[in-house]
Amino acid sequence: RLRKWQRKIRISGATERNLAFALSELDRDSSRLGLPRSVREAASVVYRSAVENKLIRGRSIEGVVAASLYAACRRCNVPRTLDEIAEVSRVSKKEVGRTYRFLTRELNIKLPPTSPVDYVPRFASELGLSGEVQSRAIEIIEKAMEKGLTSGRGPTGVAAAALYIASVLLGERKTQRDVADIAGVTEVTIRNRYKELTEQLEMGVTL
Amino acid sequence: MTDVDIKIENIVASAAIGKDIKLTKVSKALEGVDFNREQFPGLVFKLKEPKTAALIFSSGKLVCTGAKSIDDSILAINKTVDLMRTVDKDIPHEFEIKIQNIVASANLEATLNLEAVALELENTEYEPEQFPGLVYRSQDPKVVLLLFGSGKVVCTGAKTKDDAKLGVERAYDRLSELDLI
DNA sequence: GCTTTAAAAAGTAAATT
DNA sequence: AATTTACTTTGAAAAGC
Repeated sequence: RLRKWQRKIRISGATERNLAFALSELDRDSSRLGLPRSVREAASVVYRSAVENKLIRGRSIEGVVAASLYAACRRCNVPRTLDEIAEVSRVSKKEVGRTYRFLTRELNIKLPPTSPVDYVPRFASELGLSGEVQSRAIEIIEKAMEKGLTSGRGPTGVAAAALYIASVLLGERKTQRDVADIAGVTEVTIRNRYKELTEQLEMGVTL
Repeated sequence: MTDVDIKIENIVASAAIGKDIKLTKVSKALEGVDFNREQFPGLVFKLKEPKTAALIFSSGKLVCTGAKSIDDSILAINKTVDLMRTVDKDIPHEFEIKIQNIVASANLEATLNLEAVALELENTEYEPEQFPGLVYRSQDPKVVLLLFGSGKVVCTGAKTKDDAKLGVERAYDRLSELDLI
């Protein structure tokens, strides 16, 4: 009896230590990403439910924390790319993605794919673009989605191209290099996307 | 039911010749062989006709990949085993061959709005940040489909050509029912 | 889980020319 | 900027870590 009790204490002690480690890891990653407290809390909720459902088995705490953060960012509409998550955590992009899929499947979390619109505010502010440019970029993205020009394309590339076009249209021109660096895509991708957008949406733009 | 043309792109088959093999010995009889025991326990042998690759194990089992038809897959295995027999006369002429996986492609001839498909169709995964295709796990037949915005489809996990074809056709009909195509 | 093989889809990336 | 090469995803088997 006594042994069983001691074992329980030992286990709960280990559980608490793991949770404490996970939460500190979560804080560290969140700080590096500059995420608001609300997102950290959302991520900790995901992490705790993962623990409750015994989904940590065979997985690293860092990996589950990173995946929880990725999921929370998406749910709160302040998405971070897998590359950004992988950069601040010590988990590979592949691991984060696989753990994310596992968690969402096991916890029955259905998150729609990230909309390029959700990347506009962050990219725009980092580029020092006005609210008008942001609004115009969002209009472009919404039209693109209606016409099926976003299926299969990376959300960041679409957001980057829309911001680039909007910046030129409203006289706040940014170079493709600047936008590409902030969005984490290449100039070639921006070029491919914006050609597609200007051609298939009725924009008679000459950039 | 809607008829959709399927093209087999790759077949994975396994064979078990009932006899242990000395890989070092066999490697001398075959041309262009890769073999690094530390890296992978199998011997890699590439055949030019049919263009396939075979993995040969010391247990006498092998895996053949790359064939575009079941006949080619069987032919490739027989050719490979015939070559192995030049250095090991005791290899049986009669052995089992199993088709393990068939990869096929098809075209639905209609563009797809993947975000809509992801919302309406069950058992799907769509993460455009990682891969442009939507993953659809069909339960019957049990195959996995990759659906693209262009309407092109890849079917994998099938054991028979009929299952691959049926998987694509049922997916097409399902998309029609849901008014997604 | 990983290692190795082959092949398609479409997007993205990086190295060459 | 066009080409080429290459990596992302899916499935399955083999023997062993």
